[in-house]
Amino acid sequence: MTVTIDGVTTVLHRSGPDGEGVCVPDNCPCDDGACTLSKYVRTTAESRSEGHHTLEETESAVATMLAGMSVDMESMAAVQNIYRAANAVRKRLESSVLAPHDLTWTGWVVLWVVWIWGDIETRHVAAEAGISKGTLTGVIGTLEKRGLLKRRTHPDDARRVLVSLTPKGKKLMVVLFPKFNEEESHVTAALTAAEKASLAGTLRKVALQVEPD
Amino acid sequence: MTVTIDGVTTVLHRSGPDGEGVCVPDNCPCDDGACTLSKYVRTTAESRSEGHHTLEETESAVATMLAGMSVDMESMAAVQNIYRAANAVRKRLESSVLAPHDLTWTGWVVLWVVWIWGDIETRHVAAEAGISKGTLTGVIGTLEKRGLLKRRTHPDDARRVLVSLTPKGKKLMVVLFPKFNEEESHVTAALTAAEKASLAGTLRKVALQVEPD
DNA sequence: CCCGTCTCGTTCGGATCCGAACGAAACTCC
DNA sequence: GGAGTTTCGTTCGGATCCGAACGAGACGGG
Repeated sequence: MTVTIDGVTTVLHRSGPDGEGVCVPDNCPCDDGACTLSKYVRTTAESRSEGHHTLEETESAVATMLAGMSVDMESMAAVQNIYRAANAVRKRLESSVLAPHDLTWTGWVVLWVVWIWGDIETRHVAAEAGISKGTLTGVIGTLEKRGLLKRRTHPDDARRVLVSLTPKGKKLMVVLFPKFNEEESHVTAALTAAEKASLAGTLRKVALQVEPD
Repeated sequence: MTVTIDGVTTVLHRSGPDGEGVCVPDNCPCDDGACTLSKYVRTTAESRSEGHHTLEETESAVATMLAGMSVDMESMAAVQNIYRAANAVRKRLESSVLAPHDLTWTGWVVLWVVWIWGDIETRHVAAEAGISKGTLTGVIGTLEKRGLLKRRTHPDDARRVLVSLTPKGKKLMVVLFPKFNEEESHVTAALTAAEKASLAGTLRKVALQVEPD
């Protein structure tokens, strides 16, 4: 059975051990005992409604139930935790270190990249910061308006723009970096040095898998 | 020496082994051989301008140089890699799985939360998805307009709003979840099963440190 | 020298993201 | 029953985020 939604066609199949039978989307989660996807969805809802630790119990229960099946629980747990930790860390660093200086996360990242590189082309800043060129134009506009950095046309190529920190911007970075780094220590305080190193190495593997240097 | 920027005051100090002397923000990076912050900034710029692996060399060089000093390189590496990996993974999953269905990352997260919980209050969706109530109002508006979920006033408390998936929304989730999960496998393909488990566990520690359940 | 192609940054429209403020609803106390 | 307080979701203004399209600039070939 195939299903087409928004012009995209997908072949559906019951994610049971024998692979037979057909999932009926409108019935998910359904009462078919052999349908492991429905089992998974139902178990997740049950563990959540009890207000327990969200991801830990969900992952454990579903991992046992779907072992060997088509749902890759280990990868799912890894990805969900990457996203969850990144979200939590960003919010903490934003609220405790950046917001008092009226800075956003991306504003900080852009300032950091420009601080490190000095006179740098905007296309490189966008690539380093991981944002689009269009977004960078807006962020640079905001930081420029704040008097933290300045832009100038490339002497050899009028299409290109170079940015650098103003004296005010440099001063701000010297003040903020130690504070930012101190909060980085706080958010990872629960980890041993070995865990931090292992974490960084493993995440580097993931990042390089997705976007090779 | 203290410096005040935007109403926030910070005490500056040279991050050298003896802790003496004063950093002059406008001169950073400066020529003072004992100033390790300037060393760090300069080394980072140098390694980058050569187009080598960005974070690996930077971290190694600076970790050696600043060992025992005030800059916490291990925590910094951990946090930067969390953010970088999360960014890369999100972009990949968005472009390869979600965009063909005209979904954003947060739209997906909200659909996922509502799919798992069934009839759920919007304040809980916002908390689960890690976004503000104001943002959720907009995202729900978009998904409602797409015909993927519907809202109704809480029968017992007119202040509250409940959301659930429409049949079209449920069908979409059944199609998308396997694809999303398959791509989760792809983005973590470079890791062993043990690394994935260790990664998830370590990140869970970080997330719980920042936002206890 | 001119034309075609490619690159760069900006603009555009739409989506997300936030905190603060607001109106409506619920609750508690007198 | 009314007043005061708290909670909920929405609205607001500003910032970010994207891909696509555009104008300007650079380059190569004829």
